[in-house]
Amino acid sequence: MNTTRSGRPALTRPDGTPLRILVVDDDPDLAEVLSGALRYEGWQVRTAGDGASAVAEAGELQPDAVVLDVMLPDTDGFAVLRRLHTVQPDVCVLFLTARDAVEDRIAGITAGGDDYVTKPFSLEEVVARLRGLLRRAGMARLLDDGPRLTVGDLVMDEEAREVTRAGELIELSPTEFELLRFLMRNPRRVLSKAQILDRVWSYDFGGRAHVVELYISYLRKKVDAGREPMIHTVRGAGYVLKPATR
Amino acid sequence: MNTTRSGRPALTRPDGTPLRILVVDDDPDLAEVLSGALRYEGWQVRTAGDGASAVAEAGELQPDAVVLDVMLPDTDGFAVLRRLHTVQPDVCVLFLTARDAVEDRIAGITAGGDDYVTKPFSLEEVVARLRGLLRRAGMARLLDDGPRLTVGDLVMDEEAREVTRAGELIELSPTEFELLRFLMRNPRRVLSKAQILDRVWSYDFGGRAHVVELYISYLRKKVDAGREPMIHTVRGAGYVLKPATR
DNA sequence: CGAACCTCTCAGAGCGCTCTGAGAAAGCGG
DNA sequence: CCGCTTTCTCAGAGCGCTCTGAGAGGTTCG
Repeated sequence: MNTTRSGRPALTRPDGTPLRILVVDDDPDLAEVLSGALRYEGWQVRTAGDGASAVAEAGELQPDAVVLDVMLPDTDGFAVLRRLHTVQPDVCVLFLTARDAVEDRIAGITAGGDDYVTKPFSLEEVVARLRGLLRRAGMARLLDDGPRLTVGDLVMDEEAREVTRAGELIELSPTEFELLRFLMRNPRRVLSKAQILDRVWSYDFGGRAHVVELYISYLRKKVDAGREPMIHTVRGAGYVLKPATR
Repeated sequence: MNTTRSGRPALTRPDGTPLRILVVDDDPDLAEVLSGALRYEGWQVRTAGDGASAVAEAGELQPDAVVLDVMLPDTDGFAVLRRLHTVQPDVCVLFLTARDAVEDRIAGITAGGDDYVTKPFSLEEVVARLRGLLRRAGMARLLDDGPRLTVGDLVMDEEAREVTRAGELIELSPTEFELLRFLMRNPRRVLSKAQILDRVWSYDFGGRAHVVELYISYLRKKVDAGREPMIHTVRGAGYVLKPATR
């Protein structure tokens, strides 16, 4: 059985082979970063730079999901979507789109069960959305973990975006939620500020690691408030989330 | 079965052949030191001096991991990364980068599960990171030792950066941790102060062996405190870590 | 026995890491 | 347009880490 970074079994297809994802973006750097993150999940990834090769690749690879930039040099997203569905009818699609384009026409897409993420995005967000899509597409029973993340008495319901500790509801801002999700997906593992920055913040974020420290301190106030601390600083290395050892 | 310095079986590929590593750096001296340290692990190493020959070498060698200086004379890190992935899709990459360049362009690289080390680095750090990468890349079951190092009742969890003796948690500073890791990777073997200095401290460290003595004394206070001593001085030779013989 | 050397400990300076608090900028809704 | 939330910046306090230097004890060897 193949495994992912956390030692968990990877999310696989019915026959045990890894899930296949096609990444379509005309920016090669971005495509590289994306496919790196998806490979890290234990998935098999291929990339394409335009609509035409995307459709060609899809026909060959028969991917379970496609990550698709709507702004492509040759065609627009909808045309590609249509042609993808003729090649692979049950494929899931996660659209990448500029913020201001959202209102336009993407709205009708989620109706089909597909989803979208606005640029600039964070890698954790893309991975989370993709997992959501695949889960809803009927791969649920193959998932190693449910839609719930649990570390000690800390529980996160990703779909409901609800977090509780010892049964008590904790309210989090979007960034706080994303940061905590990353920590909870990597419990007992020291994560460097650079790693956190790369995964939780958007890829074009210019700011420095100081933001991470700040948001860690926010999380502590809400998650650890008055309780046995779960978020620990490892000087010179990063941060780690561990079940409280009482 | 081939073995390493410590008499342990080497970390090998599925077919039993040694792991293959490609070192890419335009400084031949540094590349030599690095490949020496990696060969010492029982791995098969080749070197390249620029991006173009790196890609060529990778295509031929089909390495399991690449140690890659980001500042190369001909191309930038991302481009090499992309081309490496087309030649060898599941290759792990450990980037070498200057400290101030970290924030800039490394962003997104660790996202893929790859990792980086800032110059100047210590050889133990490079080896440790490389082992971490390879382990996470699915070589886990091939590893002779788990992510845990054990000597007597002394246990180190490298990922969580946690050390316990007889179940009791021991808190260590980064340098103390690195030094203890080196000792634990070489139990029952006398290590000279020069060896320790070369491995644990950065290659450009100007200081003298006195620092080693100092840090050994710190370690003793924390690891041996009140217990049967495990860290022993061998006068005129160095230090040795042994399980307590009670 | 005395000198030279090795080893360990202690005290302290410098410095970088970590966190806090205040507040500015941006987005959103009323 | 105003107020609220979210996000980010900035400055600074505190403290732990790292290394240096001095000196004491132990060992070796002449």
